[in-house]
Amino acid sequence: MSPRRSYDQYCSAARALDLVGDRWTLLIVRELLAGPRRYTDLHADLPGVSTDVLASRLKDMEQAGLATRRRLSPPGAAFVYELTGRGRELLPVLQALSAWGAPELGERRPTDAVRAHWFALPLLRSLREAGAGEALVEVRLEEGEFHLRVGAQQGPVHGEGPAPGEADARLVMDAGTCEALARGEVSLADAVRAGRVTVTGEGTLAKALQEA
Amino acid sequence: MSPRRSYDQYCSAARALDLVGDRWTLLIVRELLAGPRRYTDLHADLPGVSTDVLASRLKDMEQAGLATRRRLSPPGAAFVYELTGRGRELLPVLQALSAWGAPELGERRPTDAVRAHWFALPLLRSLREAGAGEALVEVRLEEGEFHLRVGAQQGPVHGEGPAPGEADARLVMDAGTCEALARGEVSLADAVRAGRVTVTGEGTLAKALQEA
DNA sequence: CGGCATCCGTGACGATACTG
DNA sequence: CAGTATCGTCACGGATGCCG
Repeated sequence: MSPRRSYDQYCSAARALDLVGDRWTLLIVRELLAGPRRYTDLHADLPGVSTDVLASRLKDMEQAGLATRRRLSPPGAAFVYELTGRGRELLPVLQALSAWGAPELGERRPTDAVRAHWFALPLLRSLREAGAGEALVEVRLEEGEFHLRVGAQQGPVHGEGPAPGEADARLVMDAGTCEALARGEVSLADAVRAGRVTVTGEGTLAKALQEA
Repeated sequence: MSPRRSYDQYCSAARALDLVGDRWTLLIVRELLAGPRRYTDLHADLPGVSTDVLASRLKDMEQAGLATRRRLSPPGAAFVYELTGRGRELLPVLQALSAWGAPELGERRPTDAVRAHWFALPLLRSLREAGAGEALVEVRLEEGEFHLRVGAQQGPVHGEGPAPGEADARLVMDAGTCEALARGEVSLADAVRAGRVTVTGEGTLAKALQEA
């Protein structure tokens, strides 16, 4: 438990970086945007992080009030880590980073790891630009299925598997299309028009996307 | 020249952090938002950074296309570092970090360094929330004077000294008021109403702020 | 004097092994 | 499963030196 290193600058950006500027911290937040996660799952979806660094960051984030550690009720009484409200407020930071980093994605490198839910932030942006307000959207990729809560003010931003309940829209696309959306090369409307994204559902969002 | 360490994840946020996630990098960007700066000036306004790390980061940023190194025309033919367009696009990232970090500011700690222009990002936010569109604003603090280009699409976001040309508004306030604005405790409109900020100028922005 | 490069001590990081 | 322990390596911060 080191006396955490600080920039010691009376500047709000520097203060933010004091808390989330360490290596891996913002990527752990990215993972926790999917809701409560176990240590092992975090470790699996953060390839490259060492076990001690992950444990250390989680403790730091707990102390900083960004995350909490909670024991699930039995059976399966494992510990899960969950974002606090303050932690969830980092969503705009991750959105800004994700938007800025989109042009850097390029082609997938052989050394790159991929997870389906890493496309959640880019797709949130695509959906927002397509005019989606508050909506529950189901996404089906080859790598897996997940759902997005566009415009949700609290709770998980996305989650694994199909939507819990009636989705406002359901998107099916191939890997290349999803990557092109993530890189910002095409808009969601364009991809739908080109038949690269299949939209189903009865909600207003689904209708709007289909008629784009 | 190390083969820069990467997260090796096909995720736009991770790619962004590959480029700007290293210690000091985003604070260097914050400094360069003030326009071209010399190495020595950067070093003076980034207390705590070691000389080799600053030089190394500047090289990395040059290689990444975030900044350029340019020789000023004589006399005073020094080198200056300047953000590229791509580098300036990091403004939303810094704005998001600054907004998130505002509640963490608290009271000034004895170990905290301060520079007048570190209040530029918080004040930009205050001005945006007060309804300012594109405007040139002059700010006078006890620690120094600087000017802001609210809503500017290119060029420096702020600069030292009085505004070059006719300012749309001029704000004078004391240190405590500026810090309260930065912490997000009060809105600019409230501060003006309370007489803690003096607004002068003839432009529509000045009128709007005075009548708030 | 501005603009770094070099050296050095300390701490953070990454990989692996191990434990309750 | 959920971490802790150990260890080699590298990055960081501070000081100093060099060179135009």
